[in-house]
Amino acid sequence: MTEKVITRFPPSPTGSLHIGNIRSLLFNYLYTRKHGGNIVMRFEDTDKERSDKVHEAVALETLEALGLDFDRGPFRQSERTEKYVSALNTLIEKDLAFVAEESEGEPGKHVIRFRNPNKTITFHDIIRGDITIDTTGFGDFVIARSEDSPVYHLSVVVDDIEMGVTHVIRGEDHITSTPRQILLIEALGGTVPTYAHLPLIVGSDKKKLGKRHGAVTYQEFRDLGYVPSAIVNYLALLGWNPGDDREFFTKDELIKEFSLERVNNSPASFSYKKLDSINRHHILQMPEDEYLGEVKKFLCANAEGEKLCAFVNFEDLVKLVIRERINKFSEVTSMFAAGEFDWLLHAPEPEVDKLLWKDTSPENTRKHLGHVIDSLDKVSNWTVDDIKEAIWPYAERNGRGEVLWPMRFALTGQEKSPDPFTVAFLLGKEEALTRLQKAEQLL
RNA sequence: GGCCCCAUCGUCUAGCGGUUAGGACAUCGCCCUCUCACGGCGAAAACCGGGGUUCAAUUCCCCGUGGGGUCACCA
Repeated sequence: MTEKVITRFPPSPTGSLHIGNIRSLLFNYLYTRKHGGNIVMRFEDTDKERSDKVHEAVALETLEALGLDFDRGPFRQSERTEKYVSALNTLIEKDLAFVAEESEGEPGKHVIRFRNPNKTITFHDIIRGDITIDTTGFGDFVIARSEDSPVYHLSVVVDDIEMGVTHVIRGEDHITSTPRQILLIEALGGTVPTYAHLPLIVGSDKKKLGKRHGAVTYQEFRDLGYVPSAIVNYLALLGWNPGDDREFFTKDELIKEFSLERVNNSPASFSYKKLDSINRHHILQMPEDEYLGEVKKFLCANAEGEKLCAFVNFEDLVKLVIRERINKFSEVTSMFAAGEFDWLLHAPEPEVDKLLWKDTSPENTRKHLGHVIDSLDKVSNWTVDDIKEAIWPYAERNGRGEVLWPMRFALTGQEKSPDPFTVAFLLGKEEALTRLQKAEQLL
């Protein structure tokens, strides 16, 4: 009960840290922080061929960005070989392992095999209860490619024992290999940790989440405009829930609420739609300047975008027309590409018949536009509120659609846009009046 | 195929013997509204099948079916 919780972050730098790994790390993190324990960061790079330092850097960047800090490490298994060798020698001395003559491919090479006692192992899993597996089928499995090249199962076990790991929280794809590791722990005289095997995250096709399903690494999600807090929030909900209807959590709230007992045990499929909705919530919570900075990053990326960003009322544009409309920041790029901001940069060439609201006559429309022009001309304080105040009573009297539609269409030339008051405000008084007069003359 | 894990709306899930089976995302409808978006309201939508146990099963047990995982000198 008073035992200090020690867990680990054990990515293998043989590929990108993907969302499934990140979720496992997150659950380790939440559990450990909740119980005031320590997290050991450890790169499992015993496969020299496939390990790459690039992946280590990406993994560290991901943890940093998501705020998943650890307490010890990062260690590298490739730098701890002597510990595994010593364990290996101990096992061989005790005749719990042996040098086997055969080795695939190269004749004359040896491998080290574990002398499997061929017994049935039962271990308790916090999430699934007792799991019993007969290890006979594993045979005398290989624990080292050679005297100085241990294989995953050995190095993990040696490290977990030495680092005092108390809780192993990982994906359920490791269930089957758990008995193998327990066998080794017993042979080495270590204490078997507590296990918790998390349900896998699958794609919409129920298969293990991978590239073909879309974004899978933190960096990909970041580039799409998802924020770290939303990713953490959403990932926590994949397999865990607080037991009530709450869905929005900060990292600290998650630490407070989290428990492995409430992790469910069936695979969860990743929903980009749901992530969008969570992300929307989180970006709405962002401080304004931070929000502006993010939009700028996405919107001002190219020459045309830069022009828009140089627009006098950039901040107002974001606050008034963008903030409520996006789920993720990359959407401002698509909005821009779809021409939704064209009216800001280019005066429209409005088609006459589209200026008319329903069956309103050109004469009446011209009259309304004339009135709008006169009213706006008198507005001295050019704010959305004052503009609306100048137009609204007249629109109410004469039919909102008959007045507002031609006004908005004259200003934007688009059937869909923000409301005419906001549009007029963003264009500035002079430009707005110019466009309205131009439309009036068309009628 | 052997072994292991899993099974509630399309999706994420609540439920831990007795509920009108609840919420969220998505979908659809209505309202708001000059359009779009936002917002509000509402609708449709699920217990894989068969046996037990029980006064009573979505819930407990067994079998089947389905899905997934794992069977490396990868982790």
